[in-house]
Parts: sequence; C-alpha cells; structure tokens
Amino acid sequence: MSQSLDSCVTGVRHFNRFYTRRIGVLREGLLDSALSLTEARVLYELAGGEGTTASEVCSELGLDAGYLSRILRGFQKRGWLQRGAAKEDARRQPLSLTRSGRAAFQSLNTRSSEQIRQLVSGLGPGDQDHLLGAMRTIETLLEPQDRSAQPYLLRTHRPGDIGWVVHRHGVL
Amino acid sequence: MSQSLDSCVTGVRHFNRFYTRRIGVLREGLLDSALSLTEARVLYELAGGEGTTASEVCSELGLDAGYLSRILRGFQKRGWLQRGAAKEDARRQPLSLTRSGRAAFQSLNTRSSEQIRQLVSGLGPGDQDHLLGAMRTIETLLEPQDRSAQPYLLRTHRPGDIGWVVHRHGVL
DNA sequence: GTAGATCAGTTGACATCGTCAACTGATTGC
DNA sequence: GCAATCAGTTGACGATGTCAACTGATCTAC
Repeated sequence: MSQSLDSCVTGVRHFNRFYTRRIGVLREGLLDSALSLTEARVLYELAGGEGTTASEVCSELGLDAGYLSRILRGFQKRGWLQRGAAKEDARRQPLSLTRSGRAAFQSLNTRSSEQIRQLVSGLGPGDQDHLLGAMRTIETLLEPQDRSAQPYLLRTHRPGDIGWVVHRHGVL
Repeated sequence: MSQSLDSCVTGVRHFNRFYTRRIGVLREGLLDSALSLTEARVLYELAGGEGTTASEVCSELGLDAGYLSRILRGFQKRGWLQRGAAKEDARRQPLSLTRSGRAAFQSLNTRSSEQIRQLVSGLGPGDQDHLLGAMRTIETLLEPQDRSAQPYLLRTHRPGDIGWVVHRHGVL
C-alpha cells in the first residue's frame, strides 16, 4: 500500500515533467507574440464575462491589483478595453472588450486551438477518445475535494440572530 | 470526424487549464523557498549527472549561457557547487554538487514528492491505478512520434485474428 | 448625519527573471 | 601563426511580478 503510493507519486511526477514540457513548448509559440501569459489569461477572462470588474478578475486569476491595473491600462491603450460608467457603485467599473479587443481574443483563441489541433490531429478518432477519456479521468480524480479546508461561509442572517445559520458550501 | 476533432481540441484545452492550475498551485508551495523554478531545474540537472559542463546544462534546459552562469555562481556562493579542474580542455569545467548541494537537492526532491503524495493520498489504491493508467495513456498518445521511422504499432497477430493485440511502443 | 473602517482601483518603488550583446581566455583548423 | 570558434563571464536592459502607500467612494456603527 505504501509501496503503491510511492510508485503513484513517482508516476505522477513523471507525468508532470512530461506534460509541462509538452505544453510549455506549445505555449512558446503563442507568447512570442505581444501577449504575456498573464495578459492572455486576463483577455480570456474579459472575453468570458462582459461587465466584470477589475477586482473580480483579480480574485479569479489570483493577480495583484496593481499589476492588473497596469495590464488593463495596456489593453486600453491598445484600444481593446472600454470601461463602462459605474452604476450604483462609482468604485467598480464594468469592463468590456471593444470590437477590436474581441478580435484580438479571437485571434489568440484560434491560434491556441490550432496548436492543440496540430497536437492531436495525428491521432485517429479512437485515440482521440482515449485521450479525452484519460483527461477526464484525471480531472475527476484530482478535482479538489478538500474537506479540511475552510469552506467559505454564507450567512443568511447576522451572527447572534435567532435562527442564524451558516451554510457551508464546500465542494466535497 | 471534423466535429469530433473540434471537441477533442476543446477537451484538451479544458484539461490544460485544469492541470496547469492544479500543478501551478503545487509549485507555489515549493518556490516560496529560496529557489526559482529554473534554479530547481538546474539543481536537478546537476544532481542527475555529476561532471557535466555548463554548456551541457545550457543546451539540455534551453537556458541562456549568461543566465546559467549567474545561477551557478549563486549555487557556488551557497556552497552547493564545486568546479573541478579542467582536464584536456581548460574552457569547460566539470560541475559537481558538494555534499551540501546534494542535501539541498534531496530536500527539494522530497518536498516535491511530499506535495504529490498529499495530492494523491486521498485516493484509494484503485483510483491511484486509474490515475496512473490515465497519465500513461496521455503520455503514450502525446509522445512525439517520428512517423517516418519504424511504425510504433507492433502486431503480435494479424488483424482479424482472434486475440489480435496491438502493443504501443512510444519512442524513448 | 458623521466618523471611521473598508473597498476598488491607481501609482511608485522595487525585486526577480530572463535576454542580448560584448567581452576574455582557450582551442581548433588551415 | 592567425583567424575562427568555443566555454564561460559580465553589463545593460526589458519584461514580469510584488509590495506598500495613496485617492476617492461606500458602508457601518453610533
């Protein structure tokens, strides 16, 4: 049992080296362009949810607020980003991509897909299925299901109130 | 067929995001220490082959020579690295880790294993096997294949025969 | 209402990471 | 012996990312 755990650890580390190398090579082809990896992730995030705010992107990607601020200004200078007027709360500005920003995202997105397509196009349909199945297996098995970690608390009432309830929304 | 290729590309990209995020989180726990990722790779390389030279490490890891030079000097300052006397060619100095350098490597190595161990220790033995199997599947399928060379399919029997089996032999 | 705490976002200073080109000294080829 | 090349070093610099201080808006407690 401990033996098999060791061999599992070894196997996973081997896979990590393999996969990061394989994907790292792919990524170089993309970031030789004007975008850094982080900028690409931000662009991806902006394209995904129109009207998000900077702080949302921040927490979603785990970025420093100042860093993101500069990235956003860069996008704005390139004409990719427009900041909507704040309604209700003048602090948070809804962010959205301009037409040209969406075009930039599309370009990046299709190039990313193209790279992956090249990677897997050599496989027959059956092997493509095997690949996808294996990836889904890994995702399922390694999905974070940490029961000891603090779930975030959702208070339906204020603490001390009668009927105060804490809902735990752990993933589990 | 083209449809399924598209869905395969989508699935692979989804897995990439998942896995890089999952592993990226793990790596942070390691590089909060004194070592950068590149330094860790160099240390790994030095531990692997005693007596290699700087230029070998350079080409192996794809590093800039000047960058590596500084990293090596850092290792030397920490007492991890000793440069042997050059024999035959005074330009290339054989590199080797000191006892303390090997200890540093061991520490890093066990901590890496420990992280992976925590990741997979929640899985039962059966799931550990599934995980390893899935990873091996991916490695086999995505291993860079030299298609002009010998076919990687080895048939033990003719197709259609009862008990026909295809063994896959990834390169390397 | 208002004072203080908090939040969204910005800015400046700074550390780290990595690249590029120029350089030194050793070696090789003609 | 002399030019070309190689191993390795150094300085300058850009890119990436972090930290803390700051502004202005909003929320909370009283």
